[in-house]
Amino acid sequence: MSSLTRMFAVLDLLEQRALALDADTICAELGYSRPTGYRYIAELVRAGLLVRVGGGAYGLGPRIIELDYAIRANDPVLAAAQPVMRALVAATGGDATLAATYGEHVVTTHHEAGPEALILSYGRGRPMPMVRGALSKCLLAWMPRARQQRLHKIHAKEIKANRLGADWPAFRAAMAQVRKDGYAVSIGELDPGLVAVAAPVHDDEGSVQAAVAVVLRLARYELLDHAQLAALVMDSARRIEHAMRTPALAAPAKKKRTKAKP
Amino acid sequence: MSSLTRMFAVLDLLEQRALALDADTICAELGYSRPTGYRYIAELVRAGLLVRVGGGAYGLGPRIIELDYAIRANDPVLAAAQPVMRALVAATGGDATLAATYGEHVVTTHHEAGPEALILSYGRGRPMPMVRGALSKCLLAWMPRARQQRLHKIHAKEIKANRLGADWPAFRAAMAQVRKDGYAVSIGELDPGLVAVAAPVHDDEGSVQAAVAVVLRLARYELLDHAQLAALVMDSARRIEHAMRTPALAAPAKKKRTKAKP
DNA sequence: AACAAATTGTCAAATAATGAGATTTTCATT
DNA sequence: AATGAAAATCTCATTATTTGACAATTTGTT
Repeated sequence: MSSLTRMFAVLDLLEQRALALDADTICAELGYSRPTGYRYIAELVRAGLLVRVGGGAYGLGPRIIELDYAIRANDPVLAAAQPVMRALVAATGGDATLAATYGEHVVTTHHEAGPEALILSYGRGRPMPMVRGALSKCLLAWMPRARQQRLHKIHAKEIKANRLGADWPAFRAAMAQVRKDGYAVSIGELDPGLVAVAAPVHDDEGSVQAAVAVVLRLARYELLDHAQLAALVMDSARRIEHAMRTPALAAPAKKKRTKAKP
Repeated sequence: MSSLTRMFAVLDLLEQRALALDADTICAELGYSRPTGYRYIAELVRAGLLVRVGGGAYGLGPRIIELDYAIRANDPVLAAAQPVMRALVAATGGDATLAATYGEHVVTTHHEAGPEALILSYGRGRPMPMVRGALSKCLLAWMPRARQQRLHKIHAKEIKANRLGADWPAFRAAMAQVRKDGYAVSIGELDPGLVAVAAPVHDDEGSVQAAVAVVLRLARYELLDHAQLAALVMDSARRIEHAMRTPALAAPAKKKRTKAKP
């Protein structure tokens, strides 16, 4: 095991135990000698990933907040989505959320709280299950076949358990249906009593970048015209796409595989 | 230089260039051989601090968002402050911000947007200057003497430039005045045309944990009764303190230096 | 299918990480 | 201010790990 990996174990530990741990606890927990543990801690503190908090305890550091800022500040989808999401909140009285796939995870990247400020289990930063919830379903449905199939292999059981298809052809069919509808709905899948209606956001080359959703209390959802609500969410997604194309900032500059140097 | 340090250089680079860089650029920029660069990248990807984004580029990863969540979810000050800040926004029509010192930095830890959703240069995650702005002034003013003096040594020039005192005694006097007032005001110090009124938040042992502020357009600020606004902010700070003492969650369990093992 | 770029092995030389124990610094308390 | 215990750092010989040139492989595009 590399020292790099060992050092990151400190971060993992701090994330689990969350608040703050003293150096000796960290060393003991991870089985490092005192100097080694202190070296790792010093390194992480120097990087700002850890801070020393009153007395001899260490907690997660400000650099994380700064890096998070860097992500937010440079995410073209987020920039385009925020005003649209505000409008969506205003129009529906629910909350709006935005999620993206990050490698193999689905992560909520923005939560625009509505007047009720619903408590969501999967607010910003909570990794969501890959195969549950309207946002995940959208992200899955519009993924390229190859990735869809890879994920199906990994999550076959969960997919079946969530009635998204007993096998690969059935799953494909379910995804095709979502694509045909243009949106996905989940009722109480992530939080009991809450409904989400989500639609995909594509970039100008047609690949899914994210998904937007409105989240509403079930009672309120039932009072609304479902078709109209879905249309509103899809329209929001389209408006986000449009805002992304309008280069308020520099274009994302997607990298192409280039020819060898001459 | 340790491999740990070198690996973090990758994070630094990604944060600066922000969007995404391909492996070769990273190696070239940092002077690593290709296998070494790839090893570092692989390590960071495994930790989730980096992600592979379409093609051969790497960007900041979802783990950062998750760690940020861990910070937010476990910050007792933030939990106590959020509802109070919402109320402050509702009462004033401005935005509310919360900042804390993290080691040697001052970082905005929460921004509760108001109806105008002001664009602040120092929204969440942007490290703020130590000696400018109402929030920083509060944090400085209520710090223990020792830390105050250390910071004064480091930032003497900036402190002088910002008229917080030409030398240590003058600075101390200025800080004493802020303490006597109970709040700090900054007019256009961080953003031209914006005013911030801030008050300190202490823990039950009396040390400053954070500072809350309302941020308003200058025009609106001038229409308001300044004394009453200051009183409102100070009251908010007190309510946050009170909410922190009310243990909705488990107590923070501050660690004491304990006697040696028997 | 064919190609080029991107990524991952291989392996010996060299460098850097490690831990026991001693030592120094820090800091709450007297 | 002085104290004393805990926290953090230092020293150094031993050992394991990292490193980079080169080759092989995988991946993704035309």
